[in-house]
Amino acid sequence: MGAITGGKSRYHHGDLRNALIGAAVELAAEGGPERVILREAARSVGVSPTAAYRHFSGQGDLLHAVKARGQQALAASMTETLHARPRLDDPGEEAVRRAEAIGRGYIRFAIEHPGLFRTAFCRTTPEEPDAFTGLEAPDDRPEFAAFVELSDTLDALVATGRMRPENRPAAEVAAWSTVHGLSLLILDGPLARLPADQRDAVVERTITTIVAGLVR
Amino acid sequence: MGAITGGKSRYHHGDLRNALIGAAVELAAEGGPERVILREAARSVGVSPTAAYRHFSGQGDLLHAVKARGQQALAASMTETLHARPRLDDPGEEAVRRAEAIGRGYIRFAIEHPGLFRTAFCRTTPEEPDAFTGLEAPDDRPEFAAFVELSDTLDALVATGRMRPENRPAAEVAAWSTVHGLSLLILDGPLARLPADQRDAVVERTITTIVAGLVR
DNA sequence: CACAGGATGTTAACGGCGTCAACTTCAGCC
DNA sequence: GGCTGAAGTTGACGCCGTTAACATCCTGTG
Repeated sequence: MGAITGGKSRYHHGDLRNALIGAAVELAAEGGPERVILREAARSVGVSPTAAYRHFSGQGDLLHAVKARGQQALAASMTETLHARPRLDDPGEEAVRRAEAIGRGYIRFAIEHPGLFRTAFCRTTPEEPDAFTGLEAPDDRPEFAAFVELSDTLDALVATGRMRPENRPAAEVAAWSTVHGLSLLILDGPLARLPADQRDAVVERTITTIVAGLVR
Repeated sequence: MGAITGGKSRYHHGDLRNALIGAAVELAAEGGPERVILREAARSVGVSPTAAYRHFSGQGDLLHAVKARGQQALAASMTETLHARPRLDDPGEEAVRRAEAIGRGYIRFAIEHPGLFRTAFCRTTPEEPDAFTGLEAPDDRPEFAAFVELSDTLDALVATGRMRPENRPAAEVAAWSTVHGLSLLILDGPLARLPADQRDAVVERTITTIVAGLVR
């Protein structure tokens, strides 16, 4: 097996697993997790439905792969916007602004890629739902690089005296919860029909509020 | 038509709509929105699948009804736990504790009734996803009685000088986002496998944090 | 270099789901 | 007391996920 084998009529696809994931990601992007349909992905790759079973244990497994892609995309988008941000001189101010930027990046991705975002956090049958205790750094999981950056930023808040040490525990959970919940309220929930400008204002106020709860 | 017509072998059910919703609610309670299956609800009521179409436009419509029930159950559970709470003398302290209790009640319901909670906030095809701007009080919607109580509590925070008026706008969104996001991270997300005691500690810290961001 | 065997894809089929069309039963009203 | 329309039934269609049995290719070993 290998990459592409010329333009022959090849019976064997060559890289079917990735092709299927790609097609499924496209489906997820336009319709969320419930749109990642095994037969449709196979069809769009030009292969028979059952061929997928050579590479995935079933639809749930394919969905799981797409979910991982969604998480990676979220992380990539966040780190990208973070790196684009101008760095401030005052380390305390830098940490605060950085925390706000992380939250904004999260919500921005959710709004710009609703299908992928919802897939990244969809329920995925029985296999442990993303294992990782929530309090230890998962360095081997690239999709949570952004999570590590959040942790570091919170540490910086403590180090610069912006955040009291006794507030540090579970601070990432509080921050994450807020932006995650807001994203979902905007995507599926009661904030869905809010016009963009009002929505953005609400996002800003919410980020300000949670950061205010963390610092001091 | 009417309520129950004795114990005869009745061809007509009498109250099929509610019976179907009841069965579907049970399904949702044990498996979330993806478990509310029209045929299964009909089967468990002892009626043919297509009978449901006399009372619902389709599966999505049935799910919509179940969703409303889930929202009502959430609201009822919250107001109940709120009313059970002892009232404090100091109005400022009362408002703060009340806000915390609202958050706790929300998350508690999510943990105790995961299927219903997820159904209450599941995506519901095209019909407007819960319309209500998020900033005006929807008194005619019983499922959001709890939301009104949140609003009132936030007003009380301002009135007692615990919260600065300029922080008031969108405060309910910030509060709601945090508890909503935390609930979902606990149900489906990375916090799912956290042992109950650690989980409760995280919940308390998170509630403390967001309330801290709101007051002062 | 042949060829055996595993990896990869295919066709055929099953059961379950949502949904439509056409038929049947019942309950109430002139 | 028949008629009419609401409420429920049977039957069928298409789509989905999944399994079993078969076909094709690729690769490594003698």
